[in-house]
Amino acid sequence: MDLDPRKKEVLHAIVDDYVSTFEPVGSKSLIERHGFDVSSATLRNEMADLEHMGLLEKPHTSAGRIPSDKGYREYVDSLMKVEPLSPDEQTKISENIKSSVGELKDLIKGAADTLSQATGFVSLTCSPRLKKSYLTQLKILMIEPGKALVVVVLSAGVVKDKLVRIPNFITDKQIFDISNAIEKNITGKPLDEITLITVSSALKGGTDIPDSLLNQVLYEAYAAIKQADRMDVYLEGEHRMLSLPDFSSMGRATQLLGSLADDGMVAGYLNEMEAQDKSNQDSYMIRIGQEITLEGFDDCSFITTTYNMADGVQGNIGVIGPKRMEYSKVISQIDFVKKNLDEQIKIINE
Amino acid sequence: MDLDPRKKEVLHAIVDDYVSTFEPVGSKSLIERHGFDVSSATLRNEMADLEHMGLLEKPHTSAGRIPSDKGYREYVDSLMKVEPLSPDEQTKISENIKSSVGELKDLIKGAADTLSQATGFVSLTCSPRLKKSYLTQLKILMIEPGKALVVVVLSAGVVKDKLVRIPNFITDKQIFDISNAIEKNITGKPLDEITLITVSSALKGGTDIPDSLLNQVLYEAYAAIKQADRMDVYLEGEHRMLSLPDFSSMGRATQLLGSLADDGMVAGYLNEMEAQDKSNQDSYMIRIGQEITLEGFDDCSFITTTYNMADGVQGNIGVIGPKRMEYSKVISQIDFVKKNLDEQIKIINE
DNA sequence: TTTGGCACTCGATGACCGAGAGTGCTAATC
DNA sequence: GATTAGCACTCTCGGTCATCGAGTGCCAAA
Repeated sequence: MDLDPRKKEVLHAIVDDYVSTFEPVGSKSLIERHGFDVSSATLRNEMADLEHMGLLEKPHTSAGRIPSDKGYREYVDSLMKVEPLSPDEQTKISENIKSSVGELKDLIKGAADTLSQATGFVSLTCSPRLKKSYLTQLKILMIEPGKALVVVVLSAGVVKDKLVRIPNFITDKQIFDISNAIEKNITGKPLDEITLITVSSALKGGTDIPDSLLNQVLYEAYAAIKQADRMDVYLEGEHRMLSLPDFSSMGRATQLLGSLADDGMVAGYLNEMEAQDKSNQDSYMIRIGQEITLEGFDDCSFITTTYNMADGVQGNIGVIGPKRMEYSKVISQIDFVKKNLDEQIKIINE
Repeated sequence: MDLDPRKKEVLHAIVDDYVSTFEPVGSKSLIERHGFDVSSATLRNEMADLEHMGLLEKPHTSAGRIPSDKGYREYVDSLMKVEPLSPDEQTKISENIKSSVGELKDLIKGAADTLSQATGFVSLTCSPRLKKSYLTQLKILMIEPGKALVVVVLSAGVVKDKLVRIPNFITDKQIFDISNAIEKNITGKPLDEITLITVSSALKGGTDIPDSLLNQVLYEAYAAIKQADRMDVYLEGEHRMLSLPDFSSMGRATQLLGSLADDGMVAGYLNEMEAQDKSNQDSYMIRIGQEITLEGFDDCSFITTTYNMADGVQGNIGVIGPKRMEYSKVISQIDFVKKNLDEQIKIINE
């Protein structure tokens, strides 16, 4: 959208004001707070223009203007400037993330906590997409007769396991053999290329176990491998939304938290989004207000980016906040958290 | 507390009415709704008595009465009758729980979901307390140089694992030996009797690895064992509380969800409670309003019971709801869910 | 011990009013 | 042609006020 410079200034000022005060901004207060060199009447005209273009809205006749979704979009796309965080905030975030010790899962959870705390919004994380990573090890460990643990090790340094049932009388040795055979056959294969047939073909006639039993074990192993690929979405800090003036009416608050509670829905949406802007690898995905096609998020924005593990495997991290947010600040917060997370992941994986 | 029969009836009626209408109940409506054979004036006297005894409260001079915490307590302890669920609800719950397939964790989560849905409140589950269970297997699996997976198998049929770092140049064979030695030495020991010394003593001089390296491995193994004992609290359905009239004021809602968000706090409280009424094994723990010493739960009640795994290992399941709840109904809901959960756990463990 | 009656209390509801902030439009000005 | 001053108009918000109704406590009679 092509706006003349003054219109840009006006829109910028209105978004800034509205974001910080949560009150519709009128022509007069605009002059007061920003050093506009024209009269209020002129601004009124400009504002009327911006409204016609669909960038501003009026809650009612005699109130000031607020940005429309389209207005925010314009702001985000071409008006705002992202500035680095204050050193204070930087050290706070860094230390917070460093202090979350443990495995990858804990690290991601720690980053999510930190992000939610820093922004005051809901933070959102997706477990890494492992489709493209390949299998480096597969072990089946006998736990007790009839029960085994399948351990799947992936290229990205991720280890997953699943407790499975196996026929009662299969022995330790047999399991060991099966596990070796499978491993030998599918090591190095990307996860999404492994099918039940791939797994089964590993064993053709190589053992003395009846086919029907063998198939059961193979199926369980296959299921364990496939499960490693499951996408987990984790939301943190839902309660923080209640303190925002944007959701101070019970109705909105209830609806929002209800929608957030269904994290499967959010997960599905993210998946969809990812498919949509594939180009945007490694950059930001921003969805504002009605752009989000899920029910109940009209007053929200999603901002997500990716974090990186070894071998190009990526997950998502971001926030769900009110669309009336300081986009530039939130983006730099996410960015900083993401960088710290990337670093820590590298350290964990040596 | 010894009440004459009519006072009991009156208190019973008031609790019932207040729970279902959420409005202070007055003498007149009490006669209308319940077939009391006396005049409103008489009831007023009775109510005044009950108030003096601390069982009822007045929100303000010219309103009806509401039960005090003590009133609810009396109701729960000696007035209410727990009735079985309707067959409809029973099948609904049963099916819901049966449909949550997978490992123990998924099963518990499924039960929690079901319970929250059935009651409309927050459900609460605690992972089993494994202190008293003993170790049946310990395997250390080499993942790659410098990284190993410690798998701990406990008597209750629980399998836990932890990814640990080990010195880079320790070999497959060495790890195997170490793991065997530890396993041999501490199998059968209750979890809470295993100390770092127990673990270390297993290896005294039995290998060719320098002590300093060995100690690192042993420490990691020890940490993995100890981690198996971690108590996880899982809350589900927080958003449902927003729909209750009890928390329809933004302030209360915010406070409640804020408190609930700190699940560590809830976990600590439950632990404390468990220590307190040890006698009550297998029965109900009920805490009403101010009896709960945590901040932010003045208008809530906790009701929990235990679910059972093999070998006497138990976990907790229950709800956090408004203290203005249908106790008898909720208790039978919890009870039914618990029974179903117990059953499914048995099936999973064969 | 129970009851009818009565004065009193207090929150909820709705009408009303004025203040304040903002707008759109028009006509004059640069 | 863009800008500005001025003005009539609109709409929300907050406060006041009166009224209503449900409920209480207490007293005197049954």
